Amino acid sequence: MAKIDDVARHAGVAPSTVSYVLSGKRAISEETRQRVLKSIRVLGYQPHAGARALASNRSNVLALFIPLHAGIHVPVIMQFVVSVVTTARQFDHDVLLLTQDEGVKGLERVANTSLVDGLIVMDIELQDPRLPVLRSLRRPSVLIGVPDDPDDFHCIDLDFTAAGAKCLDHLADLGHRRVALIGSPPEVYKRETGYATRLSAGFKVAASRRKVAATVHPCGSSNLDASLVASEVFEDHPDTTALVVHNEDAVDGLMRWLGRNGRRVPEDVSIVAICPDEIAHRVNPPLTSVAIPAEEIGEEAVRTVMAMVEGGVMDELGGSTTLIGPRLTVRDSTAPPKP
Amino acid sequence: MAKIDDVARHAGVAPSTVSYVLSGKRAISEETRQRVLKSIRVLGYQPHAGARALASNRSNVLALFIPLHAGIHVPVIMQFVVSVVTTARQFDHDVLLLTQDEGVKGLERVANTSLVDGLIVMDIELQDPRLPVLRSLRRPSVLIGVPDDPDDFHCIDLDFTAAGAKCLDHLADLGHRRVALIGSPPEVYKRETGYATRLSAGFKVAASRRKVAATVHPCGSSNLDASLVASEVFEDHPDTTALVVHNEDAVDGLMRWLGRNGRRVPEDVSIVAICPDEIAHRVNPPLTSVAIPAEEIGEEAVRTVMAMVEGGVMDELGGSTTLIGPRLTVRDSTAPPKP
DNA sequence: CGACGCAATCGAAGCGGTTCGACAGTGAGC
DNA sequence: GCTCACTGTCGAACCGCTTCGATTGCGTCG
Repeated sequence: MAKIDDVARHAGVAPSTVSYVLSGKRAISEETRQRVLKSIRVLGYQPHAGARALASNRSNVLALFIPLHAGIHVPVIMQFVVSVVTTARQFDHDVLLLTQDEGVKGLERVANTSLVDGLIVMDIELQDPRLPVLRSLRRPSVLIGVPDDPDDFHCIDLDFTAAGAKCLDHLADLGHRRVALIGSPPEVYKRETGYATRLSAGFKVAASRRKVAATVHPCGSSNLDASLVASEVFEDHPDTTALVVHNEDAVDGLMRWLGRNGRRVPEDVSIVAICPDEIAHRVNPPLTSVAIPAEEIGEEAVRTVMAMVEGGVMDELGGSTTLIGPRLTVRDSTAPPKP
Repeated sequence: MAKIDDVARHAGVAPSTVSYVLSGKRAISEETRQRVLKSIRVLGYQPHAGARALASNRSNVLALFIPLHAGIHVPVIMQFVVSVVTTARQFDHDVLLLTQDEGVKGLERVANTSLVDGLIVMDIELQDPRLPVLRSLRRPSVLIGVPDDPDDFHCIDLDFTAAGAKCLDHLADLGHRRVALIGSPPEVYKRETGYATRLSAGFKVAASRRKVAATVHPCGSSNLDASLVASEVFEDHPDTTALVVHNEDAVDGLMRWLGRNGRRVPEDVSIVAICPDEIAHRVNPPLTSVAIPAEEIGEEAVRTVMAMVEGGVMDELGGSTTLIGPRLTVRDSTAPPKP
């Protein structure tokens, strides 16, 4: 493997000049620049990551902490991951993957060994045990999700409160008077994951504002769970005319239960889902839905953490919470209730 | 952040001694060892990853190249990823994620900059363009999947040929005389992904051995695709009494189509699936299936690549192909055909 | 015409570990 | 009592790159 000295010799310059050509941190005459670049090409030079990290105190690696809790929808997670990796590359960074079972220790390890320049943490709980650790790390970090007390953190997420409200408002506008929220699995609420809690809060507040009767029902991922919850909903409140579904895995089971029980969508029951567009599309009828802008969130997370990395400003003057406004796409699953 | 010199001073030894305590590469008296370990604990010392990588020529990072092609089943991919990350940690390594759109350049970059000690590459095609690159890298790599010509590579995979045969044999044993394979999406075959091709080959060979009439039908991921393929199968060959399904996304649609068309499982149609156990379990009736041992494969991949990293033997004396024997679990979806 | 400023480049000192050869001390063997 | 083999520890030389201060050559200004 060619080293910087080889390149320097080949181009007839000092090693530092090569370094400056590469980093652009000092002016280099166009002529020399081209000569150096050519030598780099000819020799196939690639700087040694470790050496570079040691000397520059920058590893060009970002850590991404992904959740693998029960009750999360894996494909959505993967959308985040891909978006983060792709965006990170635009900032000349790679992504290191940390999983749940490494826990908090993993955060400390990668940060304290200077393995990474910054961290992105997904699936934030309201009282997340990782937060105090993150705060102590002296490496920039960004949360995907919003804790109870975000004070000095930088958080990014879909505005689930607004999303819950938006779903309800859409249904209220259509004239529905009783709506049920079919939510995430009970585990998710038990963990007090921010998004589930906020969505149902937004939903409930909007309901009382609009004077719509509303109930919330956690729901497991299996078709059986979906059936049970659905029958419970319609038994307890036969006047329910609309559902908000915030559970990708339950969508199918729910639709099937409705079919089996002779309730047509949207004639008898309207449905609004919070789910990726692919899922909303592939069922029949296509669902009116609020998508989770995974790509956008991932991008923004990387941009934010990179800004901090590059700014070098670690003693941030406070945090920031970026909530992405929900976009509701009307499809074929919502209509006014039958009179 | 404490450095090795701080630890050395605190413990009253030379920096090299601290290093040897940590690496265990030279004998250190138990007494000194304890003293050093204590100092490490007290100071919260964590070695600088870059410095370590530079000096030792080892980054303690593995690269994992994941596929994101159309037609792949994301949750299964994630199982691999988790298994790889978890196992890597047992070898004191972290995992860097590379995605498709970085392409071959990504491989070269992480390998040539010494960012990683070894690479694991998923979703191998029969003629995979990444192979020549991998060969030139002078870093150990392991393939998850098997190309046409694995010569000097180390490959790990489920034995899809055997799996195809096993499914057919199970059905033949039950007395079925005509079986259809509902396969992966057409894109997957077009790319000549090893697993899809091998499975159908094993299936066909077994069929002709057992004198069972067999057909193969690529199938898209949507419910509509599943319906179309299913009706085609039973129209073209009304005597079909069993299906082998190698397509996680189509399972549901298929089951529903059968239900809608009055074909009971297993009384009228037997089904064997190649899919994760979770999927086999959550449908009704639970499916007889061959699981994809993602966890096992991921583990083995890491073990293999780590053996090469630690062996330092890069000029391997040839490769190896580890095929994991398929295990068929009989559940409620298979039975003898009606007479 | 000398002082000065600026652009372009160089040289050397780190960055924080690992590793190798050297060396002191100790106990065994003869 | 002397040699020899070991064990445990030390010191110094790297690993390959970045960065900072110094240096050179030039055009400009007073």
